[in-house]
Amino acid sequence: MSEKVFVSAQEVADRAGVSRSAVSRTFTPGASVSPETRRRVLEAAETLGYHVNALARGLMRNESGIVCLIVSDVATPNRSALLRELTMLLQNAGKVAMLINTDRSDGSVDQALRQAIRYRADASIILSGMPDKSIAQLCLRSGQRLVLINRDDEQPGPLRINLDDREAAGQVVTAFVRAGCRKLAFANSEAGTPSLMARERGFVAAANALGMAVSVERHGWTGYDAGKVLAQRMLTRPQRPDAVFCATDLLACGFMDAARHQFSISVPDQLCIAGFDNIEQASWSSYDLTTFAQPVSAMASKAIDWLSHSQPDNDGAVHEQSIRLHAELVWRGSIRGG
Amino acid sequence: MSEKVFVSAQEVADRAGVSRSAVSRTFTPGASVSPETRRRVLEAAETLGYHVNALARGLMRNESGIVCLIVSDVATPNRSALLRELTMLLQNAGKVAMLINTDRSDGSVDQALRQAIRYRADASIILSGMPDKSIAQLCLRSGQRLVLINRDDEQPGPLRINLDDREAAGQVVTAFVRAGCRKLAFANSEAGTPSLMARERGFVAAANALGMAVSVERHGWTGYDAGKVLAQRMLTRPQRPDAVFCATDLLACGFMDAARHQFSISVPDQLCIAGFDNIEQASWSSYDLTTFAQPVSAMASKAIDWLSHSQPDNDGAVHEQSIRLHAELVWRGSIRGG
DNA sequence: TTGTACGCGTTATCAC
DNA sequence: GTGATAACGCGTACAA
Repeated sequence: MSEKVFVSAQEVADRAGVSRSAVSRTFTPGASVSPETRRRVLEAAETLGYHVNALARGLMRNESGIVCLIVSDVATPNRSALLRELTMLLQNAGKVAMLINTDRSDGSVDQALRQAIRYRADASIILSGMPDKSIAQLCLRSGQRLVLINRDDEQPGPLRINLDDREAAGQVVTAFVRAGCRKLAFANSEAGTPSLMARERGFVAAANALGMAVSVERHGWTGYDAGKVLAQRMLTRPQRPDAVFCATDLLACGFMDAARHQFSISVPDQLCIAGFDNIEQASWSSYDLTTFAQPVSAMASKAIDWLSHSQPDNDGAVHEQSIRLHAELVWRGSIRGG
Repeated sequence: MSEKVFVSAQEVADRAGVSRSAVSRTFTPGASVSPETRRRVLEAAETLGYHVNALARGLMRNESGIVCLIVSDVATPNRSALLRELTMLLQNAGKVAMLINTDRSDGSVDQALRQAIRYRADASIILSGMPDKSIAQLCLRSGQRLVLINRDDEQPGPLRINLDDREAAGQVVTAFVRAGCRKLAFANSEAGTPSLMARERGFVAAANALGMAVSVERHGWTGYDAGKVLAQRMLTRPQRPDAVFCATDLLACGFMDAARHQFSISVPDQLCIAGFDNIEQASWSSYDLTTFAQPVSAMASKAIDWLSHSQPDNDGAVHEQSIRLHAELVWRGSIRGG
């Protein structure tokens, strides 16, 4: 029975012949310990295999060092890329990421947040689909910082990071028109996310401003398969579009594949396609998709910076802030001209 | 100054007119509380906004409920799919996932594990590239359960989950031969992961057993770009292969794209290709890749089950175990015949 | 069933 | 610079 697994600061202190406080100070950045004491403590800690108990530390400091990442569609190219950046930067900032997956049920965001609160997470970053109105309130009440990415909610308090979706959509109209396209279409999913809807509205508005109509179709979940279905619907119409803006690269890949392999339509000769996200697959030769790059690392660093530096004012609330980042157009071969 | 953010069990007890232990028992599954007390506690907790402090609970129980996911290449299709399954199952099991990204430096796995220990994680699941010999020891010493996925290390103690890579590779040789291919090739990265090397060795061995030589090439990181480069090298040789097994679907996609678009080689007519992983993109019409499915959800559930049910014996060590799962061949259009 | 008292491992405060 | 002591919020043995 080797029950005793973890070494405590007291044991290290005993072995080093110092007090428990000395041990604590040794492992607290910015505390003052004499070099000699420090050396002895570190030596004892090393031989005993001591590791600071972050649970106890968090309990004392009222600061766990945990940041909660609440995310749906984890396996999606865009999400996983964002996840990678966030975890990297969090680690560099000395924080640790707690990942909560909200894929299954839909009240699960609420459940997730509750979990985060139980672990006294210092902050939560939400890159999940559906909004819950009560979220911000729940977070604020728990003194938790909150970052909302790509959700243009009208929530007070947290930091909101969004892209210029509408402007981007406008650019696509211009590009399509330059390419000589006249029958514009927009392919969307039924997710109804703020950013997806912003792209749709921006595209339609810009086209209308030029006196052009847009046929809009929505279907299913925002993925490759939905893109195929959308193509099957939109390309069998009498008035077949000659240019389609897909709300997402995944939709665009599915759309393009269906157009080429099921309808033998040549892209971009007979049909121009644009996407959004600039996922890795968009650059693969089979797609060579013109799209907009989500500034993933900028988004992540804005979020982390805010978490690290923003100070709650004397009301205990943090200054609310909204950041809009630019999605840069990446020109590839799925639109004529360029 | 609304400094007091978190509600403690004591405050709930005061409001409900009971003792603090009654509150504790109410939130401890399997404790005995009278229905009336329970009701009053829950009501007080609700109105006050009480949430159990998991940090303090973990401190007491010597069981944090945290499971550490140590992973590299988070944004890779296969990894993110595994990540999705693991987080889902962990949450269902009442645990919470702590995500540690080991992409950057290389001693970072060690660093990550240390972080896990500081938070007193109950277990770590490693799906990261490079092995560190000292890992298992460090974990065991901390009484931490350890699961190694797709790393055929000779480490004692932990649970090891692997696939039948060699056998799968053998199947590919058979399929290639049936398709009439005679000049076999294997495309690999330089990662040198146990599973990648197992596929390579298995393929070469099976081919040799049939009296056929295999040209093997390795290059760069296990991704799409490396696949392209490999194609450029292998398809410009005088003895151009008529069948190539790529160690990974990403490599296969890159290889196929280069073959088609740069060399105008028709797949599968002039060149048969097989991959491994069955990432989502393998099923996309542009690739339609014959490959092996990683039984992602089976792998995840084996891991989680073991974490939940395996009991440390009276030495404090858990029974070590090695699980081999079957990678099922998914027939698609990149190999002739079928 | 309920309440009291103690301990978990740490840090902050305060004398020295 | 150092050491004693009091918290932090919770689980639980024990007595009632």
